[in-house]
Amino acid sequence: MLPELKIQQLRYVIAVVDEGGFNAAAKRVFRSQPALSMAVRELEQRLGQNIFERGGKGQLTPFGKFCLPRFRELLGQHGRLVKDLVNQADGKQGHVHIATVPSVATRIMPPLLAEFIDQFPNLTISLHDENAHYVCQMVAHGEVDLGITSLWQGEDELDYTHLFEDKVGVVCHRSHPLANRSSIDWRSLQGEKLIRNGTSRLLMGTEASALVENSAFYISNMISLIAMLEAGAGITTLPQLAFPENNQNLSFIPLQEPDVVRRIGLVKASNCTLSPAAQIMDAFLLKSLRGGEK
Amino acid sequence: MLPELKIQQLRYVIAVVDEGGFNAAAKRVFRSQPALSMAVRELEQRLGQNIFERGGKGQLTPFGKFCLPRFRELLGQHGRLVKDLVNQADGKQGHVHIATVPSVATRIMPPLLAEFIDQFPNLTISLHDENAHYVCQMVAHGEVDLGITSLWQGEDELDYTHLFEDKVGVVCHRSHPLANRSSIDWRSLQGEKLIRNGTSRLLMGTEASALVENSAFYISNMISLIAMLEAGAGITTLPQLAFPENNQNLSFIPLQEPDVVRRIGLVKASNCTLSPAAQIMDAFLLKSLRGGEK
DNA sequence: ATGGATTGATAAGGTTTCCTTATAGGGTGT
DNA sequence: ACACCCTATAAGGAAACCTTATCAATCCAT
Repeated sequence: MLPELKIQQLRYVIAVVDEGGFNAAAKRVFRSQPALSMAVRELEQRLGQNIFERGGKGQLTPFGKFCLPRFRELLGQHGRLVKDLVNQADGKQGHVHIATVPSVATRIMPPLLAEFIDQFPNLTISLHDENAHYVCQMVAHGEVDLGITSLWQGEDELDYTHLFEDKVGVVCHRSHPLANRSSIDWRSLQGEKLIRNGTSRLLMGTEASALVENSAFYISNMISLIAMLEAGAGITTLPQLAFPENNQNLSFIPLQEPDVVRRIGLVKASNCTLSPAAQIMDAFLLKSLRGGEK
Repeated sequence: MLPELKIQQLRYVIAVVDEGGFNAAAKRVFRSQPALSMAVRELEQRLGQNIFERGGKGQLTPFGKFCLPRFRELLGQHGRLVKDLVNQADGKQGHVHIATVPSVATRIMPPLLAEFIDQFPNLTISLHDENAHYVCQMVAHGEVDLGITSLWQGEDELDYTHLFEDKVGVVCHRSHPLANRSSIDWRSLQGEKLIRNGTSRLLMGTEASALVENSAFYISNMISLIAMLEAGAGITTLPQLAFPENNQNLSFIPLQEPDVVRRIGLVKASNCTLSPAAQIMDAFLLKSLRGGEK
């Protein structure tokens, strides 16, 4: 019922006005002159009023004068929109939401993101740190584009790409009898006062699971956990990355038996396309973290 | 180089989102489902990013979510523009500029325009009154759409449609010896003190031209002219329409010999299309004034 | 699980739209 | 009047667009 203005018709009209005639305009838009004549005429018929005076060299009718600024405006809006979309599509602009477990967020991401924003200065980033379970949830629910974490369990709607492994070890006060061992066996820990934390589930299903099951303490907050250890109130297990490497009072001793690792990978929602900016981040993270088992 | 968003493609995308799938959307836009699939795919290829998840029922990708509100916005702007243009083209909205000589402006236009704005309440009007020469100029220069006036001279770029004739007569004080005559001959005026005015040129080229040529006074302002006549300072000639009909002190006596008339007509710029609103006014004025020799 | 129904993708063919070349018509200026 | 420049028109062809028919995947219910 209502006519449709085609972008190209508007462009033709503008060209005729700007160039002062159909012939000149035709050259500018790389079309033949009759193409413009017919396109414009078709537009005029649709609107029910002539835009150009018949026989004049691109002279506008009053109605044409009314139309022109509005055509220009719509063309401008169209052009800006196209530019925006293309920028977004090409990853020249955009925003990436990332979620990681805290250890990755503090130990791995800072230099990496610094390099990223250097390479892609027009992309902006949000970094959330949450525990592994919640990171997976955020990815699954679309709250973030990418997660770097270990899998919570075989989450079906997630797409996991392995990046590196993070060896689990025992953390204790440097004055603890075990502190100077270069490696350790789970059996040596029997009788120790083990404080569980969010990563303790990694030991479940291994020979050492009994240790965890018999532990009475659970502390989720890393700061509190460190404080407890520094106070000599017990020992815990942590992936190496989660161990605060500059801490003077605590020691990290790799677990030899069982050899437990936390598998850290890049997680995306499966069956779900990443935003263009996230695609770029995805590629960047894979390139940066795949080989370099930091 | 830059892709072009076609209005229809955007409509398809919106329909798919709103209806939650390609099939339902196809029904809504009265197209086959493959038509939408292909159109959307073509748009996606142009932008270089998918808008819909492959295999999902109209699920948007992150990029699609970015696009959607912008598509809606452009579509809205397009729709509003079309509505505006069509309203303007159909004369459902618009503005008409009219110029007339003062006599027409005061005696003819008021009831006419009242009727017009009653019939076309969404059209607005500007009414200028100027002397016949300037009215013609304004029309010729496009400052107004229509003029109602006598022609100044055979103006070439003007298109004249005759409306009615306005008989010229002598105006004098009611106490003047000529005042009670029912008609008058130019010879009776010899020796009278004739005050010329803007309309006196109508007598040029007639037998009475000598009268005008020998007149020493010229007053352009109608109010001043009337005051002079009321003071009995002389007589003048005026078209009947310019004679203030309710004036108690002055008399109007038609000139019999020569029988001079002022031809009043509707004037437009030739080779120039009227604005839609002006076209309506044009038709209205012709219908109202053509037969009725008011 | 298996069969039917539904949804989107793909292929082939037809229609419409759009564009091009060639040509006619209408002004303008010499 | 003639040449020139501009736009309008006509006819044929290319491209875009849409349709029907069919296929692959998914979902639902039995």
